Amino acid sequence: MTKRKFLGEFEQVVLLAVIRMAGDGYGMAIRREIEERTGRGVSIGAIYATLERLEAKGYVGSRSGSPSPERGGRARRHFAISAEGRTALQRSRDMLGSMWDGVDLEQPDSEGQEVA
Amino acid sequence: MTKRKFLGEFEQVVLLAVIRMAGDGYGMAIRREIEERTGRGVSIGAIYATLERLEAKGYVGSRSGSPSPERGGRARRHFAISAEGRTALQRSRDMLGSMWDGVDLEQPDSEGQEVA
DNA sequence: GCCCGTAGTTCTATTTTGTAGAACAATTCC
DNA sequence: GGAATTGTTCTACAAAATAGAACTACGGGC
Repeated sequence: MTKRKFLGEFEQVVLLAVIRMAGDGYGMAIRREIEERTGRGVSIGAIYATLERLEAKGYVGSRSGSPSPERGGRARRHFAISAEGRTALQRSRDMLGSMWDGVDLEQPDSEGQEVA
Repeated sequence: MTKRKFLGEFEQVVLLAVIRMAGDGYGMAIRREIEERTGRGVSIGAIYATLERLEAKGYVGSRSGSPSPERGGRARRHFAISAEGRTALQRSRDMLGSMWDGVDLEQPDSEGQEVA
């Protein structure tokens, strides 16, 4: 179990959704947030699997919501980011950022070396 | 072979390195670029596997260098990004960007809902 | 022409992530 | 109790990430 230094692509997305929901996010809502914000369709299974992994790594914590919500349906499981989660996100952002630094996608490579 | 809509985390990094090297990047140099720029250690196998995948998806093209380089050692295989590669990079950047939008890592969640 | 060093790429194997959707669980309202 | 509703868990598999050993191809001496 070599500890990975950077978050996976989807892990980043999910973790950001968790932050956005300010500790009140839960599976279905997190999914909605991602879909609305990015237009990316995601299955519910993908969300939970990722959340599960993030929790195993200590990047998020979860607590189950009030047992009897006034609305029917099963209790929610709320997720909140941890300090380590924040750090991990920062690390990933900075790493990617350093690769993006100075890159301009509109322009072809300085030398015009593009390929078909 | 369901075509993925977004690049993987490492795919992004490698693709950015390819752009940076302006069409003259090759395995070992791409690796060096990533390590120097990000401090992230990467195995050579990881680089090639990823480059291979990017090529299969049409995001980069490759051509082998001059058969008789004035330096000894095997011929290089140069990689250059394609128009589709650029588009893919843009898509991934925008998607992630929309999730980052407005997020401030220094601040705990608006509600202070952090977890141990 | 054959070894040696050097520079590079391929190959093999395995773990971790990403993905989907069906199954299951818990609650309210009739 | 049964249906509707809301949500989570489970099962299965594909794709991406990762490492490092093996292999290839060249130049330079001798």
